[in-house]
Amino acid sequence: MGERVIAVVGPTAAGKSGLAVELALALGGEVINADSMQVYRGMDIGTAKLTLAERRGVPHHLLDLWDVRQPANVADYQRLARWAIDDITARGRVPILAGGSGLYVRGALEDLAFPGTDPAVRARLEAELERDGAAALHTRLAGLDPAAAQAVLPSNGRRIVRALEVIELTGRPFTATLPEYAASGPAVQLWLRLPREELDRRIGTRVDQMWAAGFEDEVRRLERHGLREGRTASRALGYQQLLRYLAGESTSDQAREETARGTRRLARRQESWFRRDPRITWLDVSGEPDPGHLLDRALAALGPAGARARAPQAGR
RNA sequence: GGCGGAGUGGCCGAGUGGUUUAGGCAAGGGCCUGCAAAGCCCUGUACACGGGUUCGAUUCCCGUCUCCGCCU
Repeated sequence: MGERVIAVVGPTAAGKSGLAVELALALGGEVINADSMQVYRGMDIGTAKLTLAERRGVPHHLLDLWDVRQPANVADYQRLARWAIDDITARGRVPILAGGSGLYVRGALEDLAFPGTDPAVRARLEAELERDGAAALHTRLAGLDPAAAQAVLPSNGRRIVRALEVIELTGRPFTATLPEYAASGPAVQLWLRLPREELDRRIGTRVDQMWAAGFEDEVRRLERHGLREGRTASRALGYQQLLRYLAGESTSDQAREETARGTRRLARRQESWFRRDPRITWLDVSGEPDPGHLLDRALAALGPAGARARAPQAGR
């Protein structure tokens, strides 16, 4: 796996994609998406996907991989992300991972091995969950694997199902838990930090812009392509809310407000996920009007690799 | 001015004469190995003000203030 990966992480609307492009241009890099929803074709406005023009000639990987009907999952993403990292590295370029999906980032950067899955087993367990409730399945889990039952709350049906699935498939306890953070990771992770009020303001603006840019039409179009049946894609922020609106269950304004609210909550969850990682390098982006200056500070934060690019002759 | 109704935690909104004072939303905190923009958990003693009745009042009574209707 790549030894010199740069990861640009942070809450939604903090400016990760833009900085990733700047870094790529400065360092001779290519961007790898680490956003769980930008992997879908046609989900552009609502995921704030960079346009071709905005990518400024920098190759982007792992965007537009899948049809909206296809479910996504970390294991597939991990495989693809590692290929991309290795490939970019092999060509002597710098892989720059950019995105805010915490588990995807860890999957790409660390040696997490995900036990397999089986659609039939999964479907059966989910039916049981529906019928008997999470508590009943949790009781069963406690019998099979007390440690796992302890780690998963009785109300968290989703994780209980996964634990039971893994046990059934492997015949062994579901011991999989996220590893401790290694002292230093295989990557430099830059966390784009800004104050809550500013972040919330940006989120509000961004959501308004999405609506103005024709987000509704995008969702209408995707609905015709089966978005509603897409297990993963139909749950994406904004899409989920607009599907409800299109079904006549809310107004467009309500959908917009709920999207903004949901996005703010997402940002909090992203913070609480990444905040725990002691290896992260913080980069304050609050009130930074000058992208060039931000890039400079980002390069400085990267240490030696960044310093080379900052030398005048490296140019940008 | 008269009559009627209402004043509950940031907002909405139930409710009760007395162990635990609903619920929803927002907010804050946290968890996380195959849907992760998902899923899940934790956190809020508020009853407009002043009197009175009562062993005890957010709940009953009186007054004050404010708001909303209708009337003049």
